Amino acid sequence: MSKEDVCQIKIINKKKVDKVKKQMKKETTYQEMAETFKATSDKTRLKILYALSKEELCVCDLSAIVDMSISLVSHQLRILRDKKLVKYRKEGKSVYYSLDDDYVVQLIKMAYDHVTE
Amino acid sequence: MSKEDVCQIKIINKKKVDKVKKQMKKETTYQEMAETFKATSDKTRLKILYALSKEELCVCDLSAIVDMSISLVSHQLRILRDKKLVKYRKEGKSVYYSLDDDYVVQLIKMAYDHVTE
DNA sequence: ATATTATTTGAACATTTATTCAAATGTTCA
DNA sequence: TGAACATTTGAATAAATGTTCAAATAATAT
Repeated sequence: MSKEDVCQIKIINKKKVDKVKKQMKKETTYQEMAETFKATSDKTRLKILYALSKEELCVCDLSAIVDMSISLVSHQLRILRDKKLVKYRKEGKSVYYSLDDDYVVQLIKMAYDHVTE
Repeated sequence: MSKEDVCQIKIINKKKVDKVKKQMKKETTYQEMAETFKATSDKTRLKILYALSKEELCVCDLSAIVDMSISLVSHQLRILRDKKLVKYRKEGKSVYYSLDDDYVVQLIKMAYDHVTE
């Protein structure tokens, strides 16, 4: 059985489908957008980002604020770093994190407004 | 060993910590925000949402546009319905979906702008 | 050097998630 | 009624994710 035989695609309104298909972005765009959203789709990371929107903070202070282990906070910060949502600077033994981009603040504000109606 | 003994929380800048702690939202707020973001943190769902931002579409047309099985699209639509991001109306044998809230359009636009710089 | 503190890392685990398949609804039309 | 179509659902699986623990770095102070 060839691949074509198992294709189940049936189109009801071909005109609409073609029109929308033309407007779709390229595959990687959705992938990248999804990854950005993934970074903000965790409770702990949101707390971290929200705290950082108020103050530059070191890992152990962040840990006290969000009430989670230092290890966990560090792991989550790595994810946020990888996605370029936070930046950091070292000062003595401490590492101070802050938001890398105002975009996050806006995003969080939008979600907050939506959630609180 | 009591719970206090294993507590590892050490605070470096108590003033900052207290100030930020006071500004933190309540636990459920982050949870709800995370859930909203989770809905938009998947490539397939983003494609669906983007397509729906252009046109009201039935499941099989959506399936053709995003090039995924009808079953998968239906599963993802359920998630989007549960999160109140899409609404639907029945017409004959078909079910037509559309965006429930302009908020999604804004959110996607923001992420798109961020991704494309 | 050793000890102490702050952070990062890696492995392990449990949980969640996306996807597929097959079967079950629900709707229209002969 | 039954056949055909559009969609939903549930179970099963594989992959991704959040969290914990213990060990490894890295920086400072004794």
